Amino acid sequence: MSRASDRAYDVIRNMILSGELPAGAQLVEEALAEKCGVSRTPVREAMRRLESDLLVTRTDTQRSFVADWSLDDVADAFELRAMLEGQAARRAAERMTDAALERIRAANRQIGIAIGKPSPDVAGFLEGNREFHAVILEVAGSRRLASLLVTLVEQPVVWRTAYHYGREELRRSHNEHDELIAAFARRDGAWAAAIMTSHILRAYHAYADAHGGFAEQMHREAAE
Amino acid sequence: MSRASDRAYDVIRNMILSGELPAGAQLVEEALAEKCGVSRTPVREAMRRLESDLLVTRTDTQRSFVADWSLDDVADAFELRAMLEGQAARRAAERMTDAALERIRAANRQIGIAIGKPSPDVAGFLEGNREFHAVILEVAGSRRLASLLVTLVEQPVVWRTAYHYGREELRRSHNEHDELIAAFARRDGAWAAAIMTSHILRAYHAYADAHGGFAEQMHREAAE
DNA sequence: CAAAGAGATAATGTATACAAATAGCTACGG
DNA sequence: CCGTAGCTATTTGTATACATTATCTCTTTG
Repeated sequence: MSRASDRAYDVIRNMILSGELPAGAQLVEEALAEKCGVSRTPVREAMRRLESDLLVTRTDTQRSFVADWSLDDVADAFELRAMLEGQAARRAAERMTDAALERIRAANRQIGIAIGKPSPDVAGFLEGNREFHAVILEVAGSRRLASLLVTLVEQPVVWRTAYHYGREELRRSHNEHDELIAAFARRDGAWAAAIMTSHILRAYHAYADAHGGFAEQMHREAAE
Repeated sequence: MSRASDRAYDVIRNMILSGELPAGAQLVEEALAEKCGVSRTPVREAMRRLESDLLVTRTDTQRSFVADWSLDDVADAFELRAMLEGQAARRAAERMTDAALERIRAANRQIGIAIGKPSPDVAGFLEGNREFHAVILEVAGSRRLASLLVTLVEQPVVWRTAYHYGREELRRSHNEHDELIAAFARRDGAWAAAIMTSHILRAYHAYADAHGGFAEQMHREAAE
């Protein structure tokens, strides 16, 4: 984190993901610069990155705001993510090595431990989950696919989804991972793609069930 | 194009697409700034955009170079593009309006005129083709999908593909567009998606047939 | 009282100077 | 003759000042 623009990126991104900067809030370069302890120059760079991550939008007159996601946007993002992660799983299955498979198994063991605790360890779940999907993306071996997916998975809405999971849903996610591992072990791309797509879409519906009737809930969260 | 960073972006991008800056060439900010008649600041901004377009890569030590695409990369890009444009066509078919359909028809008429000339007007073909796909993307109504696709279609390799088309292939492309229009007119998403996917993959194979056995040809082009 | 415009305010865009880091070269030692 | 240490030159990163553009408000006028 030596470079100022990286620090600015991380600080601003965390403020958005944590909700400290709510959806719709204007992002003013000078204020952010002071907050990050750097000058406007690296802040501007960070803003462009956040913009290409779709975390920030700009008006036609160059003002920047924290992106506001409607439920349609969320559906849209999950739909694309389901398709792309399915494709990643297909490619990964066709290219799977024994070493990578063991890393994937290890990640899912970690998830199993996290959700087995008396009160589920969501942070541990997220960490294992990230590793699980990261290894698959790595094995898929497509720089472009990886670059497209980053945009879709690093979103506040994705992060918060897991916190709406009950123990039952966490376990189900864990089981789907096991099934994916079976598909990888068989090097069956079509199977892996189908499970992965279904895995992501199920996560979407868990989210939609929790927020579906309450579009205003997002705004309430954002306002406080 | 009043803003300097936009001008810098266009100038550098054109130098890359035209081959004036060959694959692997180092991009030095100050030299580009002079070439564009602006200072380094807007050039830096343009470089970041080009980097997120995957037209430019950066080493671990922050040096920038014109991206070099292997044949695997090209296959990869077309595979993803086929999937995403198929999805765009599906959504567009489900949301198609009569006004948009007419714009799409007009674009394809322009293509018909361009390829009907004694010697095919490739620039006219490309212009109509761009409009054709742009309207579809617009009707698809997914900001995310649009943002992902830009990365994939604005590539030197995509642009040059059309120049390898013979009259026969240009006509075939035109006919596939007609079939897409029929699918849109019926609001048949599955049909539209299938045609579009096939349309993109055929373009890929036309490219691969021309370059397939001659990976070094790309480098030869680049070197001169 | 509403609408339009001028001036003030605030935000972004650009240029430039300087700092930090990297790559390339030369000279020296093995 | 090869490799390496250190110096130099080149390149990128950051801060700051200034220019430009947009927004807001207050006033003026129909």
